[in-house]
Amino acid sequence: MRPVHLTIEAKHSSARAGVLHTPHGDILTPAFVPVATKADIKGIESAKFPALGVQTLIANTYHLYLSGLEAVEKGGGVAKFMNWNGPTMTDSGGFQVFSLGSGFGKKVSKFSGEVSPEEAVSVFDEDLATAHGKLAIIDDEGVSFTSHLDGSLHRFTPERSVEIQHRLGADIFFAFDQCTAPTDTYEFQKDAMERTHAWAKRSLSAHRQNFDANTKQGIYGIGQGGQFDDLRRESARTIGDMGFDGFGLGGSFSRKYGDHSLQSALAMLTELPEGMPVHGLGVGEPEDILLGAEHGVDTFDCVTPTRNGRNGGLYTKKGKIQIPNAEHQYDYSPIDEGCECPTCQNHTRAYVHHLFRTREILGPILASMHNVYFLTKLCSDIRESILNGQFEQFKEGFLNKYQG
RNA sequence: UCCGCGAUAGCUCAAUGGUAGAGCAGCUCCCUGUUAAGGAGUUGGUUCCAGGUUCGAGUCCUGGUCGCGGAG
Repeated sequence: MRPVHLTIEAKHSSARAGVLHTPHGDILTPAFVPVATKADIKGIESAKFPALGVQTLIANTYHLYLSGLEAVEKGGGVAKFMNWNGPTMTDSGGFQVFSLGSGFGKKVSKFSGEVSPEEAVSVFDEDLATAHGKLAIIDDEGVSFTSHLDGSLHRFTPERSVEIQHRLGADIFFAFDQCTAPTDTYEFQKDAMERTHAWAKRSLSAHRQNFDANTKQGIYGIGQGGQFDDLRRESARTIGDMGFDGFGLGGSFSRKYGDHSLQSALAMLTELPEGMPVHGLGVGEPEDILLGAEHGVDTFDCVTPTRNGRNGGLYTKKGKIQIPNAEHQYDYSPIDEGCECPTCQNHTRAYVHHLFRTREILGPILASMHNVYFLTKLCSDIRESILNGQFEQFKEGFLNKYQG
């Protein structure tokens, strides 16, 4: 039996409730996976996780490689280092290498070492560019990139990413992929997808060759294809047949690119082997989690609860609110009526509003805790509804209030 | 009491005699595999008061008021 595998408990059309077994414990699915980029869910220490419904988290290879890798490794891996005794995941760094690069052309070098900075590729989102002079150059072997911290030059290959993820020691980790933007052309998406497939094969091979790691960690392959359904399906079939322990929906699902990219990614699920665990990378708005779960996504990671929380955006069953806004100054009710998170159990909107106005660090912390709980609760509610055969009713009821 | 300096948006301050602006605050919005306690937009004015000079005054003149220094 592989160290990571899924037991499906109930299905409701394509939606499913299950148990994702890992060496550090079971994850009840669907589950929300908070992002812990640098080995912390920003603002929230591990002792708080149980009260927030956190079952697992996902740390990042790119960030920890650039700072802290040795300390994490000597500290016993991401989980032990954080003093967290549950399951963990790491992302491959593929997304970061591309999203943080700033070579913003659309050309890809076919040959290692033969590309000038002018021809350099970046592939992601110009909004994320900074004037720091960063660079990501793709070739078929891997990616050369500069650190966003000090500008130093680094190189990731699939084998290198896997090696680092072995050292980080998470229960579940991801193959190194080439992430694209939903706005990229068909030709570009196809090229990136094929490269991602080749890198997936190498990532998987590098993992299976490490006997020790192979018994302790599961590896997920990532499918790409952008907004093109035929590429998505081809990618799912290809990755799904390689023998990975799970499958990740790759891409970027921000609404600013329209709503087709997630739909298109979800079209991949019908092509996968029955029972293969599926993770939605960067899928985190409530509507998108519901949509993903409906199509059979088991786990979701996203920065939304912590990033929004830090910046004053809080989820409620009646939609998102901006807690710093004046309307909450004298509102002594909880953030979300009926919420059982530590923030709502102990504090008022007026108090959290005050903390944001005075720029106290406790404000973002309380807000992040509430948001994380909101999404883990959403997932556990989805799970219950699937087990009870009531998914459709739950979804409709939730959206009616949330979008009302 | 005298001398000097000052008074412009909620705050701190700009503006050759020629359409009164900025930063912060305020208000609102944004964030989807975190370079993010981040980013964007935007509302605010009898320019202390009363006169005068001027085609035209925040700006020059006169007189007040208030504040801050100094002298006594």
